Amino acid sequence: MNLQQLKIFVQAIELQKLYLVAQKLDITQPTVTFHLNKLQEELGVALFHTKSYHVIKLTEAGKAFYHYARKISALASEAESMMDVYRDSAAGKLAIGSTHTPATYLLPPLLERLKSDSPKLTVHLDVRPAATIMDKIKQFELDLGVVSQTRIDDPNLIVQPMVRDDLVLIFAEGHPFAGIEQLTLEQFASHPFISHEEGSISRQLVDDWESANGIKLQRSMEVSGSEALKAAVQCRIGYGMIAEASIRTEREEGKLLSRPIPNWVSQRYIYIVQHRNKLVSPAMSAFRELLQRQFQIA
Amino acid sequence: MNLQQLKIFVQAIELQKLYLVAQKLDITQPTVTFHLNKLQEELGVALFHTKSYHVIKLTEAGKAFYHYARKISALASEAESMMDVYRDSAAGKLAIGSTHTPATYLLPPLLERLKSDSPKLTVHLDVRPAATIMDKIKQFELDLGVVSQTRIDDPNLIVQPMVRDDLVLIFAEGHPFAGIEQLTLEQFASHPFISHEEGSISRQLVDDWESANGIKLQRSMEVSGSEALKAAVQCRIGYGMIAEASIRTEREEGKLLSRPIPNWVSQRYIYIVQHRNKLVSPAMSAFRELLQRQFQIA
DNA sequence: TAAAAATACTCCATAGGTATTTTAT
DNA sequence: ATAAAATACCTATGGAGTATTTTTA
Repeated sequence: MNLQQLKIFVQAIELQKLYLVAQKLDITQPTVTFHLNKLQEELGVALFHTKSYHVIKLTEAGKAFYHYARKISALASEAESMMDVYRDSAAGKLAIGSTHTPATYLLPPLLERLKSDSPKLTVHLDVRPAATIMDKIKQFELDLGVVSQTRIDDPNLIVQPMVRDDLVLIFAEGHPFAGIEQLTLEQFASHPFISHEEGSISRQLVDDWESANGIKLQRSMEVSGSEALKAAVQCRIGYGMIAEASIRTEREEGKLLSRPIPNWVSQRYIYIVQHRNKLVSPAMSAFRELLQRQFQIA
Repeated sequence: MNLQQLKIFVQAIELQKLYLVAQKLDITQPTVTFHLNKLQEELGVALFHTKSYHVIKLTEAGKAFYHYARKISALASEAESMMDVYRDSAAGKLAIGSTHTPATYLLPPLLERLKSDSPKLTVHLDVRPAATIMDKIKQFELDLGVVSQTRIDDPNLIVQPMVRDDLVLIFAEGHPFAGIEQLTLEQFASHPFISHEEGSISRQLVDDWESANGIKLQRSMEVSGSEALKAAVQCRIGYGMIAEASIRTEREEGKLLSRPIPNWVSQRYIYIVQHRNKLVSPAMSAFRELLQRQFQIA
């Protein structure tokens, strides 16, 4: 028993003429005859009262079988046309997960290019903590992640570092640091510092740097979110430390000045993350392509 | 897309291991892999997130397809097991249509033999006027007919005469006819006659004979049904004319005497009737076999 | 390193075709 | 006499197998 037999059987009953069935299903009449015979033979049951198909009249068994055959054929067609929808849309869908910094300062221009390159593409950008992104990738809920993280070590994930995501020192024009080229650790300790909120990754990194260098910063203010931090620095409440990627515009526009942080040990990168078993869609390749070119990585 | 692919797809999802699917469906693991690949290829849609089947995780399209595949597989299995029922019962079923006379006097011993030859056989005997039987045969509602009829001429029916079904003269022991070997037409007219009811075929035949021979019978009583007629004759209310087949027992037991009717033109036969296109079941062959032997017809 | 899946290959059955004859209207 | 179905015969494909290698846990 197979779908072709069922389709032919159903059509034979509905059209009553084998040559019409052949026409409709785009096969030849002998093939129709063949399948009807085959079906009955395989089932071991007479579905028709007649030995030839000049007259088409169902037996009780035939009627019962028709009931199923119709449903099955209909479902099969439905399933196939349902796939048409996915065939088109699946190719044009890309679910990216990203942490705050790359999502805000790095991805927007890339996604814009991507959309203009392939306008039919639907892009979903999910901004969440790195751990959540990883998890969703492992569940195949996201195609690909761009996350800022100190290190990633999961056998199910393919991880490729793109750029270092170091913190840099920032301060406003006119701040005491402005004139000094080589800042000393003591100078850091003697001016008010604007801190990231407790619990954030950036805060953790700064704390680590602080204790590694044996100094004590003047935490004059604690701020949630990098935009707020930049604003506070611009208002000259103090200096700050922030992901380099997040101040590109402000630096270009001269609103903020930045310096590398002395003795900074680079430990955070922005990574491309993918599930090892995930099959790559054309959209994924295109996006990776863009990322690669952007950061000149192999 | 075919049923095997769907079955494998459904099992792959439910068992999560291809080798288990292979085991369950009694095929080999490479075949399972092959079909899963084929299915996705044919649909042109990724049903799984993974390129290999070490991890089995459905895409959205896969989930949608699973929904259908499960239903279709289930229906297909159901349809097949439904056929099991018919496979057994269809072989052991025989629907015979017959007119009154053969059904009463001719078929019972034959059906008894048939049942004892094949005890699992279910026989339906439908007793109706000849026209109704023919109609049901043409509708494939009856497998085969045994009817008493003057002539049958229908291109859809295969008709084989078995025996002549002539009327004979009957009277009781002690009736004035009893001693006379060669009855004259005048003698028929001068004794009370027991007639079949208006509208019956037998009545029609007698009427025809009567007018063909230019005589007038003394219709002293009109009776419905051959048993009633025989009873009336046995009570010596008069003589009668009746289908030869229906008095076999009474004649053997000496309860009734019979003679051929002078100038009787044989025009009624008992026929075996079948639809020209009907396929013959083993039960039908068996039954025909019995009939053939009974009446020594080719 | 043991178990599962993928790959490479071979083979046969069958789904399909064409050409023709038979059957039915 | 014409249209439809059956039959005969041929072919290519695809579904199944075995043997083996690769991958993964």
